[in-house]
Amino acid sequence: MEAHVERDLEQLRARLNEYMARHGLRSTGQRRVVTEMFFSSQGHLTIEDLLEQVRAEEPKIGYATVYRTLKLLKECGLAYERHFGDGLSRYEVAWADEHHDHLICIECEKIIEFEEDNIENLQDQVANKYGFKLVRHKLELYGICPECQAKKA
Amino acid sequence: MEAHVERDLEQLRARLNEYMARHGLRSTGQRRVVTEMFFSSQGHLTIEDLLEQVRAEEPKIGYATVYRTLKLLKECGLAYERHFGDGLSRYEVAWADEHHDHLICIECEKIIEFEEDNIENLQDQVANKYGFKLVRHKLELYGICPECQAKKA
DNA sequence: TTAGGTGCAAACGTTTTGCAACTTG
DNA sequence: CAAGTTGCAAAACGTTTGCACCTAA
Repeated sequence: MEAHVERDLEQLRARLNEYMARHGLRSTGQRRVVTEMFFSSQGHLTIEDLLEQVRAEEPKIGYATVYRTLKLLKECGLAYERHFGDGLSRYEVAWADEHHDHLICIECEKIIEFEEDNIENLQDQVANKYGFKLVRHKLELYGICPECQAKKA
Repeated sequence: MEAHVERDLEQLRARLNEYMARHGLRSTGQRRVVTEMFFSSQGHLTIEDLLEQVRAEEPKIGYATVYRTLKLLKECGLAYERHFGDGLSRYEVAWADEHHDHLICIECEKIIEFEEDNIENLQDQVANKYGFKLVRHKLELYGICPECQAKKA
């Protein structure tokens, strides 16, 4: 388990380094702090979340750097940007072989990740039917979680 | 066919009027122009799109009125607000019995609507599995349409 | 008559950008 | 040293709001 997690992290670093080398980009202290913090994060961080964590280590880092670094990570496919309807962008690590969807509680904002291969298969079928070459998808289920249902009853 | 379209339109108007009456809201000239324009629109309009159309008939209408009217339509469930990742909100008429998803070309921005009951069933199953009461969902497939594939080849 | 609606412009919150100073390779 | 990067503050963006005036009921 641990070994698996470690290997993936190394792969993220490798993919980032490769991308930066290929584009003549530089490895600065700030960039390293932001990317490492992000890679070791869990769930769906806002820019605020990440900036807060990053400043604990490197207090002078500004919004712009975090935005610019996440833009870079999006470009090399290592971060997903998500919008769950509250006007904030949230970022999530794009682990190599992972493709999960989201179940979101509209009362308490809890986010659960799930994977459902049958849905993915049907999505492929739909794309095929229209002749589309599928690149990515977004599936979000909004509802009320068990806890919030209990609270209301 | 025509009759069917007509009936639905009447239903939209009726639902809106009922909602407005119930909340003590008034039927103004501007509101009528915006709602009628919207109801007769197709696809996924931005505020800009709608404002442009509306101003052809009533040149003095401002952004605020269009935003406020669409907010009203969202509240009574007659409009869906969608975000396809370009930072713009798009609005779509919520016909009574319709629940389709979207297939989006990332090259030419073409949007195709589809309905797939099997996917919906699986979504219900997933929600059940986690004890969620499902309220709504969002499924978007992003890919390259046949035309754009041909262009590149 | 009065609660609600409008248009304008200013405010808002998030994200992007121009720029001078500073690093990295 | 040249080209990329940073932090700051200002700008930009879509959207919302405060307010004085207007209008439907």
